[in-house]
Amino acid sequence: MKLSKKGEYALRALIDLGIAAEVDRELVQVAELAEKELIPIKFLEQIMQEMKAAGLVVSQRGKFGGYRLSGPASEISIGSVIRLIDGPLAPIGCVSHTVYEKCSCPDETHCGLRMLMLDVRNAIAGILDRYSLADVVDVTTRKMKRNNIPLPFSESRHPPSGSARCRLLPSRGARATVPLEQRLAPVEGLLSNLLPDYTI
Amino acid sequence: MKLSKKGEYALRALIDLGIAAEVDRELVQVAELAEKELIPIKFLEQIMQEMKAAGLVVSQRGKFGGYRLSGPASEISIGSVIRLIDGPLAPIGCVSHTVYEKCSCPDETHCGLRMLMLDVRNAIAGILDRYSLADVVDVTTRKMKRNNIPLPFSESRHPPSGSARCRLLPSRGARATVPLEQRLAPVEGLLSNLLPDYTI
DNA sequence: TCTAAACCAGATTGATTTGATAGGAATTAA
DNA sequence: TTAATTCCTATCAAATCAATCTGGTTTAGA
Repeated sequence: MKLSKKGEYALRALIDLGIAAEVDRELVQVAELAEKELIPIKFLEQIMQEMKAAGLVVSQRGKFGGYRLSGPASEISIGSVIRLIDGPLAPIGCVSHTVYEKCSCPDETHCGLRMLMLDVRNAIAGILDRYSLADVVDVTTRKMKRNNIPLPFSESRHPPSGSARCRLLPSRGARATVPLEQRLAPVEGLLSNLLPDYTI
Repeated sequence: MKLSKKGEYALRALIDLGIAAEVDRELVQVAELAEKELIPIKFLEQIMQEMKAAGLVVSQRGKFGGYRLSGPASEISIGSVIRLIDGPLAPIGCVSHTVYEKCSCPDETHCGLRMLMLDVRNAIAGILDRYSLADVVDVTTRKMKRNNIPLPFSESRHPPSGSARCRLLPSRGARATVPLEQRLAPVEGLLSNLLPDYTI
């Protein structure tokens, strides 16, 4: 039931880009992401390109280039990222909604294992498809603020001259995400449990 | 988030042994299990030995030997089987309860991904540790009965002479498992949903 | 125009895991 | 004694994973 390193790296990088967007940092270079997250730079480069091809991020080439999210973090579900990098969420192919695959068992309709794994799949997807990148970013930045840890990416790394620069991203103003409080109340051990802010 | 073939085979074999116990079949040979479940026999042999070493099943060597569950199916949790064969249930090491492993991220306490994955781990473990082999066997046999499908393993494959044979297993009489109805009510897509028997 | 910084692209590699096979040794019922 | 079965160990091929290497192309700015 593992998430691959690649998937982990992809998500960590996306979360960073989400934080960067939050603090109006328009571009982040692969090198900076890799350094902060302790990810092999060339490997991350590969991953970023995969995500670019999928439309999750956009890039600016050339000197002082970098990556940013292609749109609001609230519209990227965690599940979709994992599906992109690691494939279906389902533990076995015969319960996958996105990439169903017939299994070798003689009678699928009377397979108790399948029934159980369907529940597991639904539990996983129920979490990973419900929460967006914005939610994870939100939770992360809140916790950092609460603990007086400065948010990363506040300073552009290479602003060669001094001060005001044109923004690549239109200001999104207030976050567009539906606040967590208004969502389906979690049952057990959800993000909320980790954050006294959210009382359910 | 995959369950390995090995894990799948292990569970399918255990479910079969559970059904076998239910119909008072005392021993099942690897060959029979493999044939029924379309599992490569030599591979299953290996798996059975691993499970034997872990104490999940016991074997009878020699002619007309075979395997059976070492105890009541109600005392084998699905989670423990998967942990044995595939390792921890957690998607990443830093949220594993059984085999914690420090992850490479710079600040574990402010890692949003980790918080999320902890929830995923809890969701998975919440299912797989809650349900026992007996539950899965139960659900399977009920469905088969409802659809008038004869339970497998009703006939011992090699009863060379005719009729009554001494039982290796003491009759367990009524099942010792706590019925599903009395358990924690599931929220979404649990086994119950697949079985109109259980109305929640 | 030149150059350094950055992304882009594809091939390659090495380690590990997965899924399986092979061949026989030990055990046991008949 | 024989046949059927588990037990044991070794080996293997393919896939996947995680990463690296090499060399491009694009771009901002001096």
